[in-house]
Amino acid sequence: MSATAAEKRRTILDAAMRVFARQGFHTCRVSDIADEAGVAYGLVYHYFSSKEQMLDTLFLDRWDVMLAAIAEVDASDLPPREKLRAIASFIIDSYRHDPDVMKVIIVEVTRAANTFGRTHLAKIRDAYEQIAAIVADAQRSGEFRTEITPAFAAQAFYGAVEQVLTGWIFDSKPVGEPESAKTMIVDLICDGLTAAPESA
Amino acid sequence: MSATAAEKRRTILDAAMRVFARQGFHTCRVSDIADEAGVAYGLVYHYFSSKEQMLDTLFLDRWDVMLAAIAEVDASDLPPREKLRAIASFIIDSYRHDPDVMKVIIVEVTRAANTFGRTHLAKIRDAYEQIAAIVADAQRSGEFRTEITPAFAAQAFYGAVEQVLTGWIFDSKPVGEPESAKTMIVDLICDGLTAAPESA
Amino acid sequence: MSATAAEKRRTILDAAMRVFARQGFHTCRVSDIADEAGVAYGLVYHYFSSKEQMLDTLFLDRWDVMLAAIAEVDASDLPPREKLRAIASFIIDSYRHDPDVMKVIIVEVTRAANTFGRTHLAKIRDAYEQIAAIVADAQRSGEFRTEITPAFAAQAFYGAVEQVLTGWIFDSKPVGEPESAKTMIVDLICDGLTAAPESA
Amino acid sequence: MSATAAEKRRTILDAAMRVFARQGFHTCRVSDIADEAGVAYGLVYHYFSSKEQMLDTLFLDRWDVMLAAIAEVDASDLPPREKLRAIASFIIDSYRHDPDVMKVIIVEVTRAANTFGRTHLAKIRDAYEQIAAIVADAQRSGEFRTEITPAFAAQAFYGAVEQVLTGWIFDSKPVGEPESAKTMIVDLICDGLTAAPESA
DNA sequence: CATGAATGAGACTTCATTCAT
DNA sequence: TATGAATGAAGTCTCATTCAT
Repeated sequence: MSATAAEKRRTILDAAMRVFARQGFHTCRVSDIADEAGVAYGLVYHYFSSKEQMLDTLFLDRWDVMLAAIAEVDASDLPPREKLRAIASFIIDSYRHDPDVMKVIIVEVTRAANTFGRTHLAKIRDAYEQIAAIVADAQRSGEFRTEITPAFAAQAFYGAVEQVLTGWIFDSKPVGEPESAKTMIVDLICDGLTAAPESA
Repeated sequence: MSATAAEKRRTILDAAMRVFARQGFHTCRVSDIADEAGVAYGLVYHYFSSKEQMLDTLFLDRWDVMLAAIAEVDASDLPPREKLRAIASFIIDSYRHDPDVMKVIIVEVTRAANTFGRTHLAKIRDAYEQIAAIVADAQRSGEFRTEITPAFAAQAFYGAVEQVLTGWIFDSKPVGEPESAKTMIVDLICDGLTAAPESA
Repeated sequence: MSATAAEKRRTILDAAMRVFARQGFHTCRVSDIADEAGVAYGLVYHYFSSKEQMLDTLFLDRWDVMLAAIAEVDASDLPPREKLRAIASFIIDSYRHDPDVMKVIIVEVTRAANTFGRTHLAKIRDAYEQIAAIVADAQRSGEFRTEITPAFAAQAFYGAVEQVLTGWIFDSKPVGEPESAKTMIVDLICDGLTAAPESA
Repeated sequence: MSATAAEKRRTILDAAMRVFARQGFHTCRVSDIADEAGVAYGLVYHYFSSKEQMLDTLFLDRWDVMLAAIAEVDASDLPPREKLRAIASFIIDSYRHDPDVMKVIIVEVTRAANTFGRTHLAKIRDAYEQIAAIVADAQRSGEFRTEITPAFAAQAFYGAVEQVLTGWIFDSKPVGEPESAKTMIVDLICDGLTAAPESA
């Protein structure tokens, strides 16, 4: 009972993910992917038109899931702080559940904006904009202050989350305390570092 | 009166910087650099042992300047908020003054930690640690609260700054409001997004 | 019905042999080999990991055949003089049958011990030692005298044979009298140049 | 008090000799020679027109000395066996006195007949022919037997001597017993390996 | 679907030689 | 004489992609 076409394609894509994560997109060879997948060299090209297309697929599939998750959060009636927390949670949990895809997405696409990031800039911005929308809503309702523009806040928020993941990815330390990371991100972004003045 | 050796080296390094910024490290050829510098192919290898060494040099030269600047800020007796502002200012002004180097450093080294960043991870961490030290000091003095660890705060702060630069780099929009960006970063990191509760 | 992989590999190796023989290892380019074989450049690297590996293969394949032949002679119960003759015959006949390989082996490996010979020194010494063993046996049986050490005799014998081949290789004269060469080598090594004293 | 031009030239040539001996002609760079000589890169080209010319000079200077020595031996009225011994002595002593030149000559010229040997083939043959002349004389006088042609005898004799040096050069063993090597060569070539039949 | 041999355009790097000073 | 920067032609090896079976 052999695998279906869709399964074979998936096998190859998963192999590509692991190889990209391990060796990096530029440094790996298509043959590494074929070897990892346990298929013949040429079969990779039966399912994908190029090495690049595999990366694109990996990115788009996952990013769309994330955009959907953010959209759902956005549409909910949680308070804005909880919305931000939900988004941070989703991203961090994605990494915990499947570190290789997230590593590839962040290292090879999101943070490599000179090459593939260029192609996917619009998609990447979609995420920022959805986050910015949350901030803008909160500003309108008076829950967030207006000195910081929504776009800026979104960038900083996403930047902080990505930086945390990047630390996990490159420090080769075990993921420390994902739950406390979520809390700290939201605390920091919402309340800042400054100690509350002592109330009388 | 022709250029001295040091000047020629500088010419080539500057050309490399422009080419890396324009085409990306992986995508450019050494001959592009030679052409940009207006020198013969081989001369590049007279001054640098490899394409990679040029990137390393570019990164290290500038990063060391930045580390020194942060150290100086650190040693000053500014209040912590002003220290963070000074650091953000330094980085943002570096970009305004010399966008190409910063672009190269961020895109090809700092954000590409899978390849070159690996080599320079220690240097990159130096910066985080110095920033973390500022936060730790402020926590000891009671000016910053202790719920957020210094390391985390440093990551988030640096991540936010880098994200802002990244936005400028890739949106190909003219740098909007650098001064307001500085203010927003510090405001956000220090005070958070949440509106101050109405005082009675 | 196209060639099998093994045949293609052989085609390339044979082409390398001819090119090395004609142009010399250092002087030829890999593209010369590809052209000679009538294959695309890259295919050479599909079958061999480097230009050097082709030379190694050429040498080892043939040298092992020679070592086996010497071992067989060694194990036979021919008188020592006939053993030396058999070895000289084998080498000389190898050259007659396939001058290009022998040329390559002698010129590029055996006599070029500063570069590739270094790698193959042990293999080359194996041959000397097997020949020395023949001499040592003959000394033990009293057929050869003991004033000349076996190692020295082996070197001189092999040196003489190689010198003869070298003469053929470089004088670009047709191989004169292979049979008489065999006889002269053995005569010289066994009986020397000196005229027999007139018997009374 | 600076060196004369001739001395500078000599300095460079000696450096070339050491570098060729150590690294091999193909593997060394002209800059290695300049470094070894302690002179500027360009100065090498002031005294020599090419890297190859240095090797040629090294070879020709020494080879001419050797040809002269052989000629002198040839012209003497020593018995033929002593003439051969004198030649072997001269070559072996040359190596003892100055192993680097001999190493270069043998490894890079004499035994590398596909490249430089080609150029110097005539010079190299001169030596063979002078040795052959000795043999021919001895045959005419009845001291050597005529079954082995002079040319062949010369080749074998020179081949044996060179092989001995080659052993010293590549085995990186200390030169064992030069005097006994001389004796063994002459013994072998003149009397052969075969034990004398027991005289009654 | 599957295989893996075949293709060939590049890219980096080396280094002998030249030349301006 | 002396210096060492400058030149640029090669050459090796890589690898994404194609294609015949």
